[in-house]
Amino acid sequence: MDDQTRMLAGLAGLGGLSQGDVGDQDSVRKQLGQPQQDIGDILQQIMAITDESLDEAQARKHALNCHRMKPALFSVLCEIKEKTVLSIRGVQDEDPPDPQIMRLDNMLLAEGVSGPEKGGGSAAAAAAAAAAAGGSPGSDGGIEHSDYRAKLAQIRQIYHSELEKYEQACSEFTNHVMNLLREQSRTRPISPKEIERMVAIIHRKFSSIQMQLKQSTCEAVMILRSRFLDARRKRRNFNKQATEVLNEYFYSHLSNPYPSEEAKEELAKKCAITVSQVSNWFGNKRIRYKKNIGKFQEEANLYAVKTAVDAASVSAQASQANSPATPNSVYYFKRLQTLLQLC
DNA sequence: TAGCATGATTGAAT
DNA sequence: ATTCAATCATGCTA
Repeated sequence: MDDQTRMLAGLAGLGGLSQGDVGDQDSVRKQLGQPQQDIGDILQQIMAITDESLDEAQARKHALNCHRMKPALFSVLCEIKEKTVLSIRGVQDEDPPDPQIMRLDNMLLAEGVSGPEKGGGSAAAAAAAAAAAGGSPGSDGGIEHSDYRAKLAQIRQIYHSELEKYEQACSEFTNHVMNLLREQSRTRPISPKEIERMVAIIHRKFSSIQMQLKQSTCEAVMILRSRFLDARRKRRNFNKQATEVLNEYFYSHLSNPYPSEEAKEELAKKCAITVSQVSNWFGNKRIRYKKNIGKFQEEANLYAVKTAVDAASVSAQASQANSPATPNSVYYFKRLQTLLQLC
């Protein structure tokens, strides 16, 4: 202990310590068990260093660096620093992962911007396109879809290159600071723990930059998506056969034109459209029919006749299969067909 | 090109 | 979650 005390006085005089490093005078006093007078002397010597010539200071610094007790002294000083200044600063050492950055990460992952190559993002986009794209699947949506994928890939590329730059800058800066601190640790007490803590602080600062990058990438994806959704508004009329199937169902269930989920699925299959398109169609049809029954009367008659013809056709075929058709049934069937043509 | 037709979207109501 | 009603945006046709 005596050795250390003596060295502290010498060290202070040599300018190897900053006032900050000596820091908490009470702690030092307690640690070293010296009267206040000694501390005063040390501080005076520190203050006096500015009056010394550069050569003198350098010489004394060199002498200090070569002192055999230097490592021991520095370790004591590091301990004091740990117990005082750093323990106050470094309370929130390992903070939990930021929820916002986690949200952004999840979104980027879901959109296929981050994460494994060509992952869920394009698949999700394809699913979205399939769910809401109009008309015949795979025909018109194809161009828009590939366009969307190309744009998403572009965003992905920019994101990754920026992320790489960020990581490079971060590690360069961290290395630089670490080297600096290691360098300084020769002349002032810096513990490895302190360096670690400094690295953590740097990473925290850099992560805010990373968050900005992630945020703007998310925004870009959202804009792209909204444009893509707008593009999907471009509708195509259903083909004639699909409209006929839907109308047939509608007019043959005019008293209750609300197809069940199963019926919707079957209609969707028959018309090669999605179930939600079937729902849309029935929603539109019901409201438009109700608003102007007169206008739809003709159409209603047409489909009523068509349904009758179909039914007659089925029954005629059935009776033909069982027994030879009666002249009457053939006559009515032909008349219905003529009527349908007139409509 | 105007005007109607039609599929999709949106917000409120149930 | 489904439906209604209003509305949008585009397609079709005279």
